[in-house]
Amino acid sequence: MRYQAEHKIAIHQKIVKDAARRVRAEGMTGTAVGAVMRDAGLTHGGFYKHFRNKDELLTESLSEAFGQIGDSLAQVARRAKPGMEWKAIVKAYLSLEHCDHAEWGCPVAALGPELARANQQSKERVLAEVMRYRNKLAPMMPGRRRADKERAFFAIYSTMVGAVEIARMLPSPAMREKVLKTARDFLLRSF
Amino acid sequence: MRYQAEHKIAIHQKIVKDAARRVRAEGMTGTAVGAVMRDAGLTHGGFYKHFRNKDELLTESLSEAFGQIGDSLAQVARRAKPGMEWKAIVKAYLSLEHCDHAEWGCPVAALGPELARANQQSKERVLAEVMRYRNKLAPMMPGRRRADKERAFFAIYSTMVGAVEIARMLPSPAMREKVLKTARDFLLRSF
DNA sequence: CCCATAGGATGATTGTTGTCATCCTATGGA
DNA sequence: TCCATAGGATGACAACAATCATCCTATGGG
Repeated sequence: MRYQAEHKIAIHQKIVKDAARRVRAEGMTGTAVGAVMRDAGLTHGGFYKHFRNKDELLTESLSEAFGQIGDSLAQVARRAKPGMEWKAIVKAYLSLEHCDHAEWGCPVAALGPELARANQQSKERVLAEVMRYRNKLAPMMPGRRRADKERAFFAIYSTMVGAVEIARMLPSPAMREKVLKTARDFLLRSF
Repeated sequence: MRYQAEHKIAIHQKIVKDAARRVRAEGMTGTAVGAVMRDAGLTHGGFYKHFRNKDELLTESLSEAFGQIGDSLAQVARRAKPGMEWKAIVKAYLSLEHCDHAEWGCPVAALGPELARANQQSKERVLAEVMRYRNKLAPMMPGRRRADKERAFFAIYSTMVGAVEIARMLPSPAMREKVLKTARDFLLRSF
């Protein structure tokens, strides 16, 4: 290889990261290949030296996005006092900060319905990501047995996703915070 | 007027209804004006005899969609035994039937993130719809005072929206039902 | 029975986007 | 120093969509 072996890989990673951000901000349909390449400081044509097509980029950036918040929330839990892990996750997820920055946040909250419309094959891939996500966070959830924790994960996660999504539709920060707080209080009292 | 006064209104309503369906199935960006007109048995050009632009159609069809499930859920509650109203709503919303038919379902679950990306003006309109929706359903919610019922509405609604959205991403009906059931059990035990 | 009118159809225009063939150029081995 | 190569740039293409000017035709009042 003429260029350092790392070079192409580094560029590829940068494109994926920029796409992971843009996709959450503008949706999968709303994200143009050209825009992502511009983010990465490149032009649209070179795109196909890195990806077979747009779908491949979307798949990789989804994976990147799931990895990002999965790790971020796991870290929040690690910094929490013992027994408070899941509460720390709820507070972080239901923060105004997360609500107002979909581009760095949970891809389910940012892209749910679009993922729901994907074809069977894409859904299988999404499933794998969701399971990876769940496996990362379920241990921090309330409950004794593994199965209890997994059920708790889905109950809590459902509430968090819905609350953030509803809040994001609202025009004022005060209203958003009110919805978030309602969900926070509800969850923190429920387990 | 040459044609019966009702004629244009009837066609207009049909277009809006077809759009309300298509928008929930394919998203707002994903819905083409031409496709909606074909649904209505017309061609794309005549569209602008009925709407100033696509945005006006989207606004009207959103309103239609909110009206549809608002009424539908209110009716479900009316058929329930006294005191069981909110439980009936939860069961209907978290049914596999609703999950598998986004095109007739709740627009928040079907379009949440897209609505979140709308401009301030559109969000104000969405807010009005959400409030209309809340006012219709809050009286059926658990709690003594009006404020309690409204908080309960947002807590329950958050969980329902999130659960349906997560379920819709999953590839098999069995997995979808599992997520729905987890949320159902969680909510029915929580109030 | 005729014709002014408004709803609807046709077709063009403009802008956007995904994709690809082709060209350019920096690189580092010989 | 020179050149084969691969990453990236340019520009073209086809699809598709929103919008609109213009045309067509069924209607029902005169």
